[in-house]
Amino acid sequence: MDASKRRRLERAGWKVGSTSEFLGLSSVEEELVEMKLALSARLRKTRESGNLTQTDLAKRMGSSQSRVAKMEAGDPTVSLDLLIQGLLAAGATRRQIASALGQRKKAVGE
Amino acid sequence: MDASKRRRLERAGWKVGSTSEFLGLSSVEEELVEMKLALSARLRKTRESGNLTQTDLAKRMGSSQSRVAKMEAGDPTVSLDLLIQGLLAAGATRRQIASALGQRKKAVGE
DNA sequence: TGCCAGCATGTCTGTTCTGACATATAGTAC
DNA sequence: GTACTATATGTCAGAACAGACATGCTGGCA
Repeated sequence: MDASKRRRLERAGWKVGSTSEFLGLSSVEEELVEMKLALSARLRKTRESGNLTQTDLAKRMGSSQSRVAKMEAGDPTVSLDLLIQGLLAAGATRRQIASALGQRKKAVGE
Repeated sequence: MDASKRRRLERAGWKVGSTSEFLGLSSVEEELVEMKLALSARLRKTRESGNLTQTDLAKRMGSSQSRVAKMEAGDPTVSLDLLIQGLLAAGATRRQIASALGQRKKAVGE
């Protein structure tokens, strides 16, 4: 019950770490956050391997440097939509995106 | 240039068919729309194979029947975020979602 | 040292998305 | 026919998100 109310509350401020359990996130929320983090990481990689600055990428996608920074930082105000747009604009293929999305989180070193 | 302005204009009303070219969508937009449609289709499948009604699924995810209908209809007012939430709530795994996302569109029969 | 490029963070304002509700349409059962 | 179930479509108020801007923090280099 009140899945939506809980969602509202929790959206306010994640907690990048192990993300869940102690926050009582539902498994759906948990997966969602992990997906976003996975895509964030992938975005930075893709951008850097394309030798783009955050500003370059921002220009390409009609956005701003600060938003790109937030995307890569895993900021909760960034949506999956925007992350995927960013990835596409950075040159990632649909397959690569799908692959990153399916990947479970790796150890800290990654 | 003015990627964002164009985006604004075009978001108004896709056109489910072949989606692009004649509308002048950028390839990013195009991919994005295709992804959404792929996930829409997958959502219906997943829901039905779990013997859930739209209402059931809506309740599960703290949403409403009408929004679930729109999700499955590929309505442009539905975000990727919501589609993925829906899929997770319907019982799809992260891998399955990734797989659907990576899949290029199939022929009409699908 | 100052200057600049690249990235991070906070906040504002306008746009978009969401859930809810009303309502409509099809199908089934009585 | 009515009644009920499942799905579709339109609208709206409020929540979430977007881009923009200011500002801060690095590290490099003249």
